Amino acid sequence: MIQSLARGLEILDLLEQAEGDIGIMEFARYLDVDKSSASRLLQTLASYGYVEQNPDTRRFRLGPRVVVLSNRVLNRMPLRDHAHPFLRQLTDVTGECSHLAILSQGKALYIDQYQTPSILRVETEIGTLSPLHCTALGKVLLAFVGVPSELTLTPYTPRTIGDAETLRVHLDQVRRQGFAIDDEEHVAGVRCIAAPVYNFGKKVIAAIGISGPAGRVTLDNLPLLKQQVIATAEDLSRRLGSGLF
Amino acid sequence: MIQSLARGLEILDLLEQAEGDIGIMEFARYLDVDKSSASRLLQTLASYGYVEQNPDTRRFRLGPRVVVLSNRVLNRMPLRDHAHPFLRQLTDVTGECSHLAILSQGKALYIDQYQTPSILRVETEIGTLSPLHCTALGKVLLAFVGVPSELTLTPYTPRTIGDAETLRVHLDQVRRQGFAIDDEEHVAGVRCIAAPVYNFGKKVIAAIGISGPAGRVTLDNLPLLKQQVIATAEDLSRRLGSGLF
DNA sequence: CAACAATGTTGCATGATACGCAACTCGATT
DNA sequence: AATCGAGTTGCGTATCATGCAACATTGTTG
Repeated sequence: MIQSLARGLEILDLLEQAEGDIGIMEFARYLDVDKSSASRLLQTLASYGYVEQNPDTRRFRLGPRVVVLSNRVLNRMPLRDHAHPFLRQLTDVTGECSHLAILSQGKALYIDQYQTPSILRVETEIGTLSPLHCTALGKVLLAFVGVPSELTLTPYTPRTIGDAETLRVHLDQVRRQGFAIDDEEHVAGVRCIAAPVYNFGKKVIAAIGISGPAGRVTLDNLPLLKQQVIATAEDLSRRLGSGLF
Repeated sequence: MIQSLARGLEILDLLEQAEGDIGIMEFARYLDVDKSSASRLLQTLASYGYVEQNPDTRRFRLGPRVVVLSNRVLNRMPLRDHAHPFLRQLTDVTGECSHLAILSQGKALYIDQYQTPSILRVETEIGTLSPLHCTALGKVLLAFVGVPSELTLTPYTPRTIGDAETLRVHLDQVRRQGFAIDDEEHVAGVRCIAAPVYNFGKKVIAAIGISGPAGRVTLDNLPLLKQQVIATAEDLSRRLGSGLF
């Protein structure tokens, strides 16, 4: 492990977590190094465009360079190419925003989406990391890909599953029924449905699903919406060479 | 400048430029270091999620962490929030995809877009870096923000401006008329129109424009489309507090 | 307005770490 | 089975990252 490089990356991680711009002294405290060391690390990151210094406040924020790298990452995901028409189709038939996520960094990383034309919509942007235990996409990834070693059951709404045993039983059910639901467990007023996406090796590599306001994604029309999500997930899995369906 | 950190960032830059995955030996040659040094740098980047190693081929690619950072950068751009409704409006009235770009890394960095429902469309993804001398957005940024110290006039089509003096005269005209056109200068069959976006300090901070197939964005309907782009740019500038319009 | 405090930058000596070398592992090739 | 190339690991050493001090800049206080 190269300590100086690790410190630079920790700076980027801190900036990703931060609410606003950060000054040298705060970086020095966070990294437990002298302020002169922190200053040199930030200068290096800035010269490559990974951070920017506000000339007025002298504080730092993430730089635009990562936007370019991210575009490259997303453009090199064959799964995204294959999945995009299925996301559009899923949004067309359900009228809700659809999303595609993979397990990454201990969370559900949204890598694509398709927006509904509806004015009232539930949309999660590409690049978002969502918790696994209380989102539909997340629970699918937990059930079918595996549970990361550290899983914190942070409560988000009164409906969030809060203990490990209840979650375990619930994930058994998700595996049996082949889909997951987020019934206002992550965000009040929002309900989601998701199903697993298999690759040619019959392994689950992603989850696909829809999100909508609870007033539209009601418990009454859930069976129909569920069927549409599962059908799309199976179609996409077939497209990826999975012989399971 | 911290050498180890700089090397790590150069690795990320190399991976951004690369066509495919890269092995340790190639990194070592590129950085002019021993293969064991390259290996340790890559291990550090991998442990923070900035690169991934393919377990089968042992070669590396950019990791998903940058997707999260990028999302954060884009979400913290007030300009994007303000501009999005204007992009939608511009697409609605013109029927073409609209884009928003800023000057970054010596190029035009696309930070937002709005897609036309048309099946035939010209769309540039967020995170794309486009050349300045032969795109409409790029020429607006050159004319109104400034010319970077190094500007390479790479030819892309027979219509690309190839010498500095012709470009200089052309940019004078762009400044006078208040908009720029890409008349199949970057991609054959594609025509674009862009105009500058001013902030409250009366400085140009971005360019906004539309792109379409040359068969639809014809020289005949250019005057109307041009007016719609300029009007939207002025509306957005006014929204950002510019007193110029 | 002067004094003070906090933040940030730069020069420099020093020792901790990054580096290169050698040895090893592993998979592909002959 | 032997060889080769790529990648990893152990280790000694030299280079560079680090902290300290001094300085510069900006904001705050009396």
